[in-house]
Amino acid sequence: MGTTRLESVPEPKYWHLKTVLSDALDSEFSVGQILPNERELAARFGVARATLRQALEQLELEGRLQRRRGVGTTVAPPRMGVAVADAGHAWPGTAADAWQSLDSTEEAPPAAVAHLLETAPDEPVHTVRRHRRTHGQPVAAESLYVPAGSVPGLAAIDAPAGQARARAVLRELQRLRLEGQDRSVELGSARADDAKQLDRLPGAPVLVVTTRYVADGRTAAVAVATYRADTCRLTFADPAGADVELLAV
Amino acid sequence: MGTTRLESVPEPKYWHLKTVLSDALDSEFSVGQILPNERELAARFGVARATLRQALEQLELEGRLQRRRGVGTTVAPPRMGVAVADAGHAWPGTAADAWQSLDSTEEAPPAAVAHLLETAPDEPVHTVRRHRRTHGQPVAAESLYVPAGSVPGLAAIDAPAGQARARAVLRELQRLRLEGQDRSVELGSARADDAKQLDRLPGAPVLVVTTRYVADGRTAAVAVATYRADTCRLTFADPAGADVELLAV
DNA sequence: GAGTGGTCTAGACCACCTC
DNA sequence: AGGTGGTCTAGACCACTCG
Repeated sequence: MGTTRLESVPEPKYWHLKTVLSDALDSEFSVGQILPNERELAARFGVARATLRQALEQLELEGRLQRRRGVGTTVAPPRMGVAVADAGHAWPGTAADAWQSLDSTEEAPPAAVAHLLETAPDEPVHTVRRHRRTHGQPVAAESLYVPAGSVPGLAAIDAPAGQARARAVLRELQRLRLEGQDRSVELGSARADDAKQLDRLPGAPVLVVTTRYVADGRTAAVAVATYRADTCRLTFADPAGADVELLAV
Repeated sequence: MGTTRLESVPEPKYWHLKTVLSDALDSEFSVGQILPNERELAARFGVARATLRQALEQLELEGRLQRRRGVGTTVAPPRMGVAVADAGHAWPGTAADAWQSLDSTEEAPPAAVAHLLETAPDEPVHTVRRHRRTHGQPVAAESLYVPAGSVPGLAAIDAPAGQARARAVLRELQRLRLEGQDRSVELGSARADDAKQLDRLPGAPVLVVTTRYVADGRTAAVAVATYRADTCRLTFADPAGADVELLAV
């Protein structure tokens, strides 16, 4: 006799577990609170640790949890809104933005960047590394690529690699009249060096923002910024409603 | 004497595996080509299947691979650029955009949306469900929330739930003068219903785009769109650049 | 050193697709 | 029916943090 399996919709355990945990986070936990460890949680729900971890991974991806090796799993605060566009659509480095320059070198950019810059794949370009902190937390790491041909004064820079040189490159860049820019956002995973800056493990999910700066009718520079996907919500203000800029909580 | 541990950085197997596979994809495979199955790949690299899967998951997250149950793992085409802003920052549904309306109901929105709309958490609002296809592929599913108070003509709509009603709601919305909009982008995981629309499994990574439409000095509508993170690269054009070009002419 | 999350294994079974 | 990826288990060891 056919065991009439009613509702044969075997929802995966980890999925159900996720919703149960999510509800518990809403009702029984507060931000910053530390959860029981994975082995105990797994036992409590009667599942293998790997299954429990699958649920936790989802919740971490959604910014609900924060896990740190050797420490534990804590309830994450709501994602912070991070404004991606500089007010006034300026060149990078203008005014007192939240970025901090690290150093500058001259090296061949990734193939994708070279393509955007319309330079030869092995042509070295000025590369400025910066990172961005908000509320004391690292949120983004960026590489800014500027071909020597874009800015005449660039060749004259003789500062050694380092912060001073980075500032010099940005200063030269700002002499150009910015005509426009366009951006794209996609999902990626943190490379080892970015992960270190962002205080995450390699492979952590990041939002990759690629900005193309246009001057003199051509691509003058390209910036590739990786934002922590777990803690950040990228915000874009519409300049048409410039007076309504108060939403970036 | 401090044991100067020279680079004792035991790179995880799945991480190393990922780079090996990534290089192989670049050099030995072409778009659409099908990879050996997971059990064989695992054996070939001498790792457990779970470890191999960890590497594949990363590559899928980065849009390099596409996996489908019962079929296999194939090499994914480059992500497609999807324009998020309508030209001219229009209300949704204007002109021939790529969206297709599905239906419309009146229901209480998610708490986060109610907060943006500044309505009571349980107040029903007009909800329009749409989805978007590009090149024959589903890329996004969206819910548009419009409080009854935003548009006077909304109460008069008597079309039954369905496509006709959805169009009627959009039509009424477009009578308002749009003053501005702002957006945010964050990482999320697909709910069961969205996942179905997007032809993915529940929990698949998505880019959640929240748009707030402002008219009459208040939030007139909120749209929450979920884009497939594996296949999409969201693009934002800078309207300021358009102005400058006009000035330059 | 004790406790945490991160990695890895070697199995098993299930859901889905195609032939 | 056979093959694929998706889920799940019950262990083990490792890397890291902190008292």
